[in-house]
Amino acid sequence: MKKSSCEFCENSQCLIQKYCSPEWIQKIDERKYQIFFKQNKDIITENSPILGVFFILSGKVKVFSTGLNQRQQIVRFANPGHLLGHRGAENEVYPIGAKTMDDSVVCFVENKVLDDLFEGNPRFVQELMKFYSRELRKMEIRMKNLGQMNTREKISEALLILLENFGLNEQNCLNVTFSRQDIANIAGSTPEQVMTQLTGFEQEGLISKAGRKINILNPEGLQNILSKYNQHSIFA
Amino acid sequence: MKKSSCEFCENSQCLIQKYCSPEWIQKIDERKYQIFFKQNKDIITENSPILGVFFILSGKVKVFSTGLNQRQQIVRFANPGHLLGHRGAENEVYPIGAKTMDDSVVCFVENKVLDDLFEGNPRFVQELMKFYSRELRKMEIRMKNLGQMNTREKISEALLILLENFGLNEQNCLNVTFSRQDIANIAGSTPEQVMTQLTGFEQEGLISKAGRKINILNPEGLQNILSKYNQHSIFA
DNA sequence: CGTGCTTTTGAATAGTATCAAGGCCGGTGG
DNA sequence: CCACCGGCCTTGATACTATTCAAAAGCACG
Repeated sequence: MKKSSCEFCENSQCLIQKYCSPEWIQKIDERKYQIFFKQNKDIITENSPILGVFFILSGKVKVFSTGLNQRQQIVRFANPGHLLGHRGAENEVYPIGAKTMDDSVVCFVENKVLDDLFEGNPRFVQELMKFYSRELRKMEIRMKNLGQMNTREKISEALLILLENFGLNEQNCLNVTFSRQDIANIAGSTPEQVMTQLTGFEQEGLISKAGRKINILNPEGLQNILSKYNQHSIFA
Repeated sequence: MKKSSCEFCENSQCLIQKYCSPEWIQKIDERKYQIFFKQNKDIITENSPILGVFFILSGKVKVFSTGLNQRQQIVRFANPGHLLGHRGAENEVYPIGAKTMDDSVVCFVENKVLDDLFEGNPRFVQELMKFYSRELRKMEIRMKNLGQMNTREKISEALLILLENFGLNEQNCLNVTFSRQDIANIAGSTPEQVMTQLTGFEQEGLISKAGRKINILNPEGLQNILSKYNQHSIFA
């Protein structure tokens, strides 16, 4: 695939395009790697050395951390305009893994290029800082939720996260098919519990399901399950 | 209390002192607020409007998020050199609360001063970005742990977090006295469970306790409890 | 030397994970 | 096109873990 220029990038949310000066965009064009990943491919492998940062041009990516018995905790989703990894020190490794959930295009910028970028584009650094700071706040809230919520609440939240990140099609069906295991990996629970809770939600008329497809009929109802908590938004 | 200059600040870890130019340090001196908080006072109240960022000069601060039934989740500790809050947009509120655990001195910098700082000190912004990005990684790992660990493991981790943040005195006793409730608030559990697990650890010779005082006898033993997990460090 | 808080312990209860088995579906190869 | 196979979904039974509730004991403070 031919490498496209950041200048004419289809993704108007990319921090490079938005906050780097024209002369720098050209330099990045020369030095970036643009990589195409098919669905379900690893962009970042846990514990591999940090060489730079990945900017997501298109597609959908899940970011996870592997724990006991290879069980994965999905910590967040990264969409176009978001980024993966960070400027790492020597010999540092990625503490998380990242896998595409759709065919995706990702731009990779090496550490040393990043350093130059930082020097020349203060506005870009500011926005990068805000990105991390926003994500940090979301993580802090998610952390409280995982620590305090019961399974029903955590799984309701997982559905809302999917809803927020992937949206619904015309039939109110989630624009993504996740296995029960995946949903459990968001909520911090088990596939069986996901099943039990989904069945419960269905009986309450909050959702309906057909195989793996899940229709969200009443998002407010799901939100109400969480309303006891002092909720701050975990969304963008 | 007389406001001290950043130039001669006793805290050599402060990002302002380390990464702002001399002329800017003077400007900050004029425009910052230096506030003394006694132990157990609120620096940030949850849901109050974001007016700026707090830089911790000295003391110890816990950062928490309040959930169901006023139950608190301690999401992290902030020590000298760390910062609280972030550059917020209009009408944004703090999603977390922060409370001193010791007598503490904190420097407050308003949003509009921060903006000027950002413009004039690219290196400062870079370091701020790295701070948030480091904290984000720690939160992602903590999140997995809270989602996957059982109570025994979570409470062992809580002790290690206290150990890392506050250290031991000569008698191997934690340099901080936390109530069972507080420990439960770190681990995402209940005071009763904390009790049960602490008693267990004591019988295994990992710790000993005298009232609220906890002696860590075998940190490696506590670490071993967590070793089944692909552990990345949640510490600095 | 009370008073009120936290700690400590145990018992009862509820919640959750684990295990096992059958059914459904999609894909593959005959 | 059909039969087979493997994986995931689904459900229920079981065992375990954790929370809740209650009550006594210890401690700090006035």
